[in-house]
Amino acid sequence: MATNRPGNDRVNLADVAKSAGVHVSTASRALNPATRSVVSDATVAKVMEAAGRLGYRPNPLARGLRTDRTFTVGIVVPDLENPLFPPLVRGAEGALGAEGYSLLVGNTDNDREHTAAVVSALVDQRVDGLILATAELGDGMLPALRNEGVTVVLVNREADDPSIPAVVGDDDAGVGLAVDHLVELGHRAIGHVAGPHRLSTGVARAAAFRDHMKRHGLDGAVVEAGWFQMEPGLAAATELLDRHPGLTAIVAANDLLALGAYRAVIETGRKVGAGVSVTGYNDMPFVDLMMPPLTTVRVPYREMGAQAARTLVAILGGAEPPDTVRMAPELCVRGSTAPPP
Amino acid sequence: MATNRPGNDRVNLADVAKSAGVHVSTASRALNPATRSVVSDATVAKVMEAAGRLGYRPNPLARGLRTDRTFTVGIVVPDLENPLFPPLVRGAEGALGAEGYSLLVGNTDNDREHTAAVVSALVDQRVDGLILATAELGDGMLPALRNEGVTVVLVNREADDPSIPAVVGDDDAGVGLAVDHLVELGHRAIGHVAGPHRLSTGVARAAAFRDHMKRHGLDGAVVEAGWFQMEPGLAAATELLDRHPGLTAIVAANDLLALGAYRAVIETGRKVGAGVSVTGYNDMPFVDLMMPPLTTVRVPYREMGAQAARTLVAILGGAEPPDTVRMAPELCVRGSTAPPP
DNA sequence: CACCGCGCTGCAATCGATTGCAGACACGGG
DNA sequence: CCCGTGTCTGCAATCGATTGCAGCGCGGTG
Repeated sequence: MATNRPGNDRVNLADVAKSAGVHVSTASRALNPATRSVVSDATVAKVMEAAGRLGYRPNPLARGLRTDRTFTVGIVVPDLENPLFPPLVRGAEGALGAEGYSLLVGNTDNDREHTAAVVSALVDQRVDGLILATAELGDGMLPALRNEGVTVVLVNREADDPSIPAVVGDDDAGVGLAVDHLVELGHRAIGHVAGPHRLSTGVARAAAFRDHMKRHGLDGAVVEAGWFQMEPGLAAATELLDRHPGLTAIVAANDLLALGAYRAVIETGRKVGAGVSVTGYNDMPFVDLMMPPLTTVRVPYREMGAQAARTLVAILGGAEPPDTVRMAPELCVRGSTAPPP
Repeated sequence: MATNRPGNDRVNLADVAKSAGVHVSTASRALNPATRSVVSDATVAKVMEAAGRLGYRPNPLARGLRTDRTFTVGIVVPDLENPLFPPLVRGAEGALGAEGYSLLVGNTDNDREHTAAVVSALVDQRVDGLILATAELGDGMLPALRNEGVTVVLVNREADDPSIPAVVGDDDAGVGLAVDHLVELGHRAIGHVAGPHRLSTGVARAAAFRDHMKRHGLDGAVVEAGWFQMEPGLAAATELLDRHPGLTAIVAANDLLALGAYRAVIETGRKVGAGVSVTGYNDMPFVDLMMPPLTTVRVPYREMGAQAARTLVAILGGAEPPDTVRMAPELCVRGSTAPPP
């Protein structure tokens, strides 16, 4: 009645070696592409055949113990339920899987203490590297990680220390796309519902808005929303429309703010699109199902995740850490923008 | 110019033992709660002090190599970008972290071959267990996993083999909540936009709809949508309203189908809520921002993920696999339902 | 013919923690 | 005074793969 452990019958390198009639070290070298060249072709063939026949799978624990590599990387996100992050994780998972790596995920709930706990759990698991998408990492966690010899790549965020590689969306270009689109449609009186100045994206997009308006010789009004949510967006857009009744278009720093702007426009008795044009940012799921469907800037989050993963793997492979990579966004033109009335 | 490896200075058990003046085996026993009792209190104190002082973190690779446990579990989902799954993953991650486990994620793109590859990558990584949320696992993958000695828990899905534990939402109860709510509001002519009969949720919710209608002594019309998307929902709801012009309410098998029903209702010149009531299923993000906000059944995906994780850990700890766990859904009443005109 | 070199394979140490077994020591009873 | 018993600690094997080093045999060269 002893518990049966089917796992015991796993074949190990010794089984393969015995079956091929060689020593385990020879088998190891034959199976490892990097050392294969020192083994004779005939022996390689024998070993490969035996490995295939027995269904040999190397034990990553034993390998890792010896080589100090786990072929595992961790990704840390603030909140998986925020639709921003799943594409990031998915992109990273896909790219890593293709390189033979597995992905551990950690969710921090935007809590500093929790973040530290999650990161150290990952480090304790001996991940080869870390992809960090958390907005704030207090207490110089980055230098500490560097001291521990952990390779880090940031995504959707940059560090004060520019030597840490990062993959981010190009906010300046994205806002430029929105502004250009509106100007092309004939809009001149354009306002901006900005994100909170506490967050770097809030600041960056507001600055980009002013710059691009100036480039067109225009002057744009800006009102800051307290948070990247619909209600603050409604409030900010209402204020914007109160102060500048002649506005014909609103560039929102975020899709949720744009939906807030929808409400504000409707409450002033005008229509979104035909009356006041509105653009968002991020192309969240379902914004194409709104009425009208939202014109917005799509940030290639999935590609950013994949790019961050590839960068990390390259560095682990000995490549030089690259500078910050800025991924080009794309404008999704839908029903919420139209020529001014 | 040799590369500096700060990782080399990691303290290991030998360092702790030396610093505490005991043998490594004694240190090991002192640090392991399960074996601690065989070591004298004084020695335990010495070892713990040394471990704390040196910042000792056990090497999970060495431990795992010896004990054949990695304290790692894998979760396999079809598509992380489907808003259903992030809460599942997040719930699992949270519950596992609390138990000292880490979570590896795999994304299958609903592709059978890819699924097999992802699962075997996870098994090769020697995960202690697997949480599977993939709808279809062809080719008796489940029995194969069992043979390999991998512990599996299903989530959001049941197996033909009832001995495999599963955590699912209670579709029957959920549809019951929607029907009861509508009947209570005074509706009698209620139709159902069903999901595809290929998928178990499609079948289950349609059956539940008929049962609950019958319980109220009513007879409900059902039209099947070809896929859980908005367009098929629009088509099915249009057909439903054509065939039964007297309908005052629609129960959709899914939020996207409900949004399709919105369009169908509007196209017949009526209003959602005041004219025809509509309910959804899942409470996806942003359906509360629709116009009108969607009344829908919330499935506790996060709790389901957490429950699956806890179940898995319990089984790994030697507990008996439980029967299928059905989690109770909850009705979110919003603007899309109202008394019939 | 002897020696050298080279290509290939085997030996054994190693990574770091766990654990069965046995030794050391103290204490109490016969 | 000796021995049994029980408590604690140390020894060494072990998990499975990697890798520096040594050895073997063969062929070529002086």
